[in-house]
Amino acid sequence: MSDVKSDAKSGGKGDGKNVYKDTLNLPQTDFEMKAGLLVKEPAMQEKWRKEDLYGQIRKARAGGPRFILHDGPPYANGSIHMGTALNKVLKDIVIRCHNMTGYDSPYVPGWDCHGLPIESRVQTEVGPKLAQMSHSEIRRRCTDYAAKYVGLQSEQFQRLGVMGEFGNPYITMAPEYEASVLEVLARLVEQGLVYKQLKPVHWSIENRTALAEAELEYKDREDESIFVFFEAQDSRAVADLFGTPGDLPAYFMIWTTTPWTLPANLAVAVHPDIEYAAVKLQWQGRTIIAVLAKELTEKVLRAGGIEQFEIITTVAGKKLIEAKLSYHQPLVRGKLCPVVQALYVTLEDGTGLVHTAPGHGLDDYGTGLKAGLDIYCPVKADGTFDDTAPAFLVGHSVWQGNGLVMEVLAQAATLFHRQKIVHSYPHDWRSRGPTIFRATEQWFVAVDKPMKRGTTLRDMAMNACRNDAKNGGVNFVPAWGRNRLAGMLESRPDWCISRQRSWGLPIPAFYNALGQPLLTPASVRAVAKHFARHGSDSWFTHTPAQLLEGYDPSRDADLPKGQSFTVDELTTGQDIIDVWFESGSSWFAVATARGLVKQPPVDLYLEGSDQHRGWFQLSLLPCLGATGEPPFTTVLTHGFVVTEQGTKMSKSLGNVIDVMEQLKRRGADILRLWVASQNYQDDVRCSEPLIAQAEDAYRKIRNTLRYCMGSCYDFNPAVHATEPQPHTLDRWMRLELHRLIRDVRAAFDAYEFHRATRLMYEFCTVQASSVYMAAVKDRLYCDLSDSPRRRATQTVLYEVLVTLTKLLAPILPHTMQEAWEFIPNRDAKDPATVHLAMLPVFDPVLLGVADSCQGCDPQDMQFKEATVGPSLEMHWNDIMGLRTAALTKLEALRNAGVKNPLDAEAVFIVPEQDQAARTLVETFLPELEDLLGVGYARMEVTSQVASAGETATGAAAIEIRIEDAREKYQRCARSWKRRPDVGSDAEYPELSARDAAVMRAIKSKQ
RNA sequence: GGGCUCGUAGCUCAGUUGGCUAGAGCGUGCCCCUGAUAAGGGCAAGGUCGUUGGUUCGAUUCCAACCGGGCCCA
Repeated sequence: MSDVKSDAKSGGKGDGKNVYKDTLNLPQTDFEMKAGLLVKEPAMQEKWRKEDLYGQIRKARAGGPRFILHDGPPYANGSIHMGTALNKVLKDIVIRCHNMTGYDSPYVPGWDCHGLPIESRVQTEVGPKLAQMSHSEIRRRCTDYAAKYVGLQSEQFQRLGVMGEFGNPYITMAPEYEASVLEVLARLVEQGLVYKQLKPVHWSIENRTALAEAELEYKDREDESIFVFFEAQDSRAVADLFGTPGDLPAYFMIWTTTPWTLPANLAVAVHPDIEYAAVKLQWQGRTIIAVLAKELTEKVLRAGGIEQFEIITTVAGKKLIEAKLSYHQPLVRGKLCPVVQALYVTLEDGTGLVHTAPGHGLDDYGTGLKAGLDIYCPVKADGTFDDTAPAFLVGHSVWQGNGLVMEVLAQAATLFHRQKIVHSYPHDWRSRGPTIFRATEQWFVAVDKPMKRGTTLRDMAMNACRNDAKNGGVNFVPAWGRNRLAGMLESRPDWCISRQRSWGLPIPAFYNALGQPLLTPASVRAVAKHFARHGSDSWFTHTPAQLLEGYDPSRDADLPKGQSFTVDELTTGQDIIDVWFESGSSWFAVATARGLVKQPPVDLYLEGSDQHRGWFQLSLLPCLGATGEPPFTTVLTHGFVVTEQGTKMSKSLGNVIDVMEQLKRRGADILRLWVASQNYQDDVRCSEPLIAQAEDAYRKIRNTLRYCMGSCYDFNPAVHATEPQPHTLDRWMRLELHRLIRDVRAAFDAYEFHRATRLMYEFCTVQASSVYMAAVKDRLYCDLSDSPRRRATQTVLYEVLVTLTKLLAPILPHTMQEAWEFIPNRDAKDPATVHLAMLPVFDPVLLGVADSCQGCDPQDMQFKEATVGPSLEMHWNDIMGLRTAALTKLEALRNAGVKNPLDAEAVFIVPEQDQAARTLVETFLPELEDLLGVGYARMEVTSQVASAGETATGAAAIEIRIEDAREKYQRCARSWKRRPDVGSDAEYPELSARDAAVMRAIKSKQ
């Protein structure tokens, strides 16, 4: 038995050399399996740059319908990370898909250059010398820093294969960009949306500056916390509400850890749902009524040493608010303050009644705005009280103020209790000293103020979120983005657009000697004009007269009445604008200014889900304010890159996958395939093994293309294209290919790249590799090279090759370019690069026939001549079913000792009366033989009724037997198939009839 | 703590308007081929569909709560 095998290998010649091998048409191609991406990709990218491939595409698509994906600018700081890579690759795929669909779809990448992170890094680099440096000097260093990282990231993006106008990106620190931002600001000013008001900010006393959240360090600090009685203005009103004795004095009890803020107290806030108690107790020899949260009563009073007390009644905070109670400001004689509502009040600490100083806290500020309170702050920049503070505090620092305030309260017998507490408190990261909350003048964009065009910004934004693009609103992918953005817009306060830093675009406000601001559409535009020429650094080096060149306040009708401004007497403001306002103006500064669109909206914004709070929202607001239109038609979001376990990636945990390292190790196309295979609507898991999985998939795809090329080495579609016979595997393959085109195109259109990628990958794995290529090997290798059967298969393989190369080009631009160049005998009319080609289009007739035949009744199967055409396609489900069933039996035979399927014979047994089944097998028998990879397949007709008495017909009635053919037939020395016709040809007794005929034909040609 | 969101085999994903033993590919294991060979093929094992309740004749699919992850806030 063992010599059967060696016999086969030697082709029956016994000399160990197969003489027939040279007569086969084995695959030939120079498209190597070893991808060599690390070398090829950079070279290809360099070539694309030199040839200006991007420019070529622009030219080729000029005049086509526009599709504008407007790039959200990453921050020009540090190296890119996986999240950035994900974002940029997705954008690149979108752009490439559109360009390959006939759209004129340019891509202008951008960078956010201003802002605190860069300024802070520069400050750290400069060190103590900072104090001696001018604004201009600091800004110059920031410019250099930003430029450096723009350059670095630009290289990194291009290394990823991202294609776009990298030679002319948008940079938010560029003069013309800055001028555009001011133009947007001018339009908002024009709409009456920009105003100046006090707002509390984190303030460093040591450095006399406002601090951003990023500049704070939270450290434990010991403070004195105090419980204070605020005397009700009208104890009778309190009595009426609670049903307490009206002759007792009533007090609201509050708690604070910052006694120094009490001079600025303007309200007490309560929660509408918390129960408040009126408690009768003895205090310093008097009987009083204290009001505080019921749940905290015992704890608080015990802490203050009160054991005897009586809760008389309780009422909900809502009633307290409705009663419109007020109290005597404890430190300001004669001042009355209200009890107001706040939803942030909790029962965790304190008394349930919250001391509210709108000038000294953000929550308080919000409450103050709602309740119409002053934003009062009696503390100066140096941390001392100003003249508006109570006399005993004026000139003292806030830290001294703590003690002084407690002293005065104690004297007034309203200090119920004091105790030291340790709490987390913000400190200046530089001076390390504790910070305070201090109200300062800030610029705002109003969201609830009616504009000149009628509505408020909030209403417009809500409308944009509520409607889809057809109705003047915005589309969201995925759909929940709509809710998320709407939710944020619904509750957002006015937009504070000013910052007290150096590195940014100055807010072009001037002040007269009285400190009144000058900021009108015309003045802003004058400065914009100046910035466009000189850049915003000129704000610090030029005079107001120069900055405002061409502007005359006396002719500016927008200036407030009764205020006077003379250019020569103006001073410049020191605030810069929130960087979000800059990037939020890019729809104008880039999309409109560069002529990508005539006016907003652009087609697509595509960013991470964090940008609902950021760029999406802060582009929507200025654009609506300035133009009345949303900036985008569609907002598409992706999730975040997380670890394999689904948790956050962070440097400190050391679980970060480094983009550049992956690029250096595997190449861009691998990383791109990984990106494309992810369902980015959720968080995206990333790890070494997961990228390795993408690499495996890449190899499968590459090998599939390689086999197509190798098999078509002697094929020229212009000369050899041959229509496959109706019953052939080639027809099935073409059907599958067109299904693929249809589904992949649909997935591309829906931005579902992971679906497209999986479809193509599974197509390579299953339909192409496992089924088709394995089956057609015999005819490709052994048929006469010019036989119609072989040419038909090549025709389809070629179609597969070209189609896959195009469909994959947006995802694997480097590899598909390489593949494109290796496609044999490509049409001379084809573009030189796949990236100028159009995506393939499916044949609806082909698919229509296939689909309409799905699930049809086997009884209806017709094989009359008239229908031997498209209708044959409907039987492929049956044939593939037979294949699966047969393969299982083949496996059983293998386990029984017949290792090589070519040594097996497949027998399809059909009932005599079942014409449909008979015809099916007869028609497809040659294809079944190759589908199973067996040496020989035949049909047997049986008169026996189906075994279990079932009435199965058609394919269901077919029984399959797989048999050992080793004793039965000889093996063909050329095709290695065991079949009955081996030896039928006298000239070639060791060959099958087909192979003998082929050999004769080859010989006759020689 | 709040808003939004996700949770189906080790991994990536399918699962149509709730309905027959929940699918595919990869990976894994076993096997085959050596004329796709830094390739190719076959078979098999793997899931209490996050948990717990509820609605229903019936739920992975609808509802609620909870658990876990993520983004944004506080």
